[in-house]
Amino acid sequence: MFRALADATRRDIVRRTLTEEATVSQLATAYEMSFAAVQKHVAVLEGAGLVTKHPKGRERLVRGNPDALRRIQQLLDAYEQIWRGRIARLDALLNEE
Amino acid sequence: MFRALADATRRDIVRRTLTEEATVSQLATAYEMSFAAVQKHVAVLEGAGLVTKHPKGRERLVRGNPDALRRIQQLLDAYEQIWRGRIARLDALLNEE
DNA sequence: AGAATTTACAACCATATGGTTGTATGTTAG
DNA sequence: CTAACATACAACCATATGGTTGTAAATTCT
Repeated sequence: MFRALADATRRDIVRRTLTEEATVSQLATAYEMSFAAVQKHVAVLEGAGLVTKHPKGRERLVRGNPDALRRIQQLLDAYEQIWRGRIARLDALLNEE
Repeated sequence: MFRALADATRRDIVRRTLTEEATVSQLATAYEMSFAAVQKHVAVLEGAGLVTKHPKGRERLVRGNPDALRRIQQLLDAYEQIWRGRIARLDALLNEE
């Protein structure tokens, strides 16, 4: 997921499709690159679970997935806890002295 | 920062140095790769602000930076808010009908 | 002073990534 | 039915990325 979010275009696609779903071609018009390039970005995001695609006739509605974002949040939260643990241990050490 | 966190070794270095600071060579012994490779990873993390280096004699103490993690948290939080906005708008639409 | 240690950095290599164009396939519109 | 459209995907290209080895500089140890 970090790898998928490492690209600015992809982050923007996530942001945009969180607000409201969009077809691949709608997304494609929004960026200064070919349709195929945007389509590949969407594929990467889908692979990482950051967006889902929902067929509707000949088009695919792309929808941002807030759950995936929350999973990253949780990972980062875990890191934060690790850090708090370090502080706690330093405190304990100081109190011993 | 996402790009820096996109590599598993680098995520592990962040995790490890959040717990307690370590020299570059201490880190290097922890991974199945050359010293130079680890040193480059640390440089990338430092460039992204995810760790800081503190000279101590001939060695450099590497320390994970919790503030950087919090900044990502905030970004993801903003995305979450965007999504909540969408839900709110959908609700408003339903209530109109 | 000289040897060993720790870091930095350059040069190089293989593969991944982000882009392109072209072609095929499924779906809607006339 | 045929034309147009939306998507998918392959092939290709330039650059980025993650790794290597080798060398140099700063610091510590004897």
